[in-house]
Amino acid sequence: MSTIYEDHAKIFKAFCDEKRLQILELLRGGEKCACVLLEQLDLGQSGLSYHMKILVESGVVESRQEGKWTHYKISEKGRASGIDLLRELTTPNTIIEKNKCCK
Amino acid sequence: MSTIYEDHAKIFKAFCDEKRLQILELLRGGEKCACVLLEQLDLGQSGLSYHMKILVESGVVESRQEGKWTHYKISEKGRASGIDLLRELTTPNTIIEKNKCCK
DNA sequence: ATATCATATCAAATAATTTTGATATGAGGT
DNA sequence: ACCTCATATCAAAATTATTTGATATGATAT
Repeated sequence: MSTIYEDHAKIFKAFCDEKRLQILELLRGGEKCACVLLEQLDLGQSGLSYHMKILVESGVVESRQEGKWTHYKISEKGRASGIDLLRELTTPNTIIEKNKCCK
Repeated sequence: MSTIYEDHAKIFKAFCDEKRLQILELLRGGEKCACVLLEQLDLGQSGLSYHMKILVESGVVESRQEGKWTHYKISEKGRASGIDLLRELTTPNTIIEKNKCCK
């Protein structure tokens, strides 16, 4: 079982790591094959695979298999729902509680 | 020295932890004193202080001192710039590179 | 000045994440 | 079938984050 908080945290983990931000920056330039990412990043093959899994599971990136190669790109849906979620998580509620606390 | 990636990662760290997401949810209900957060969360005093520091440093939360008490609330500016940054980090570039790679 | 309360900081313990190298899987090609 | 290449998975090591309890700081009140 996982809480809603864990699920939300998972999405933002995509943006919490230097390497993953570098990968996203590369993907802003369009769909890229893993081989291209590998040669542009200071990462080994298994390291790239590790980060790509996190990115794909967050929904922000989607992958497409083509023969032995895997191509990655930013997901329009994932990106939009990430932005929406961030907005939601920080939007003040309409009902503001007055706390008469401390002193 | 810190890279731009580290700076960006720092902002999204605010949303990467269950406890911090719980805190943000409470703050959506309006400004709260640390004492109120403490009694609503399963966290000790130093633990709360640790997480509040991360939240404040991300810019998403701002704090206000009132005598011995500290009050926290979601920062309108921080929230807006977080959303903008997330949008920016996932927006496809206008110039899309064609990669003639693999095969 | 001293006492008390709220919060911050520190250091040690614990837990989670990331890196690395080795091996496994799965798709093509011969 | 076998061989090769791309990627995934595993396990161990290294690094980073979080929790916890003790102590420090800083504000108010007496």
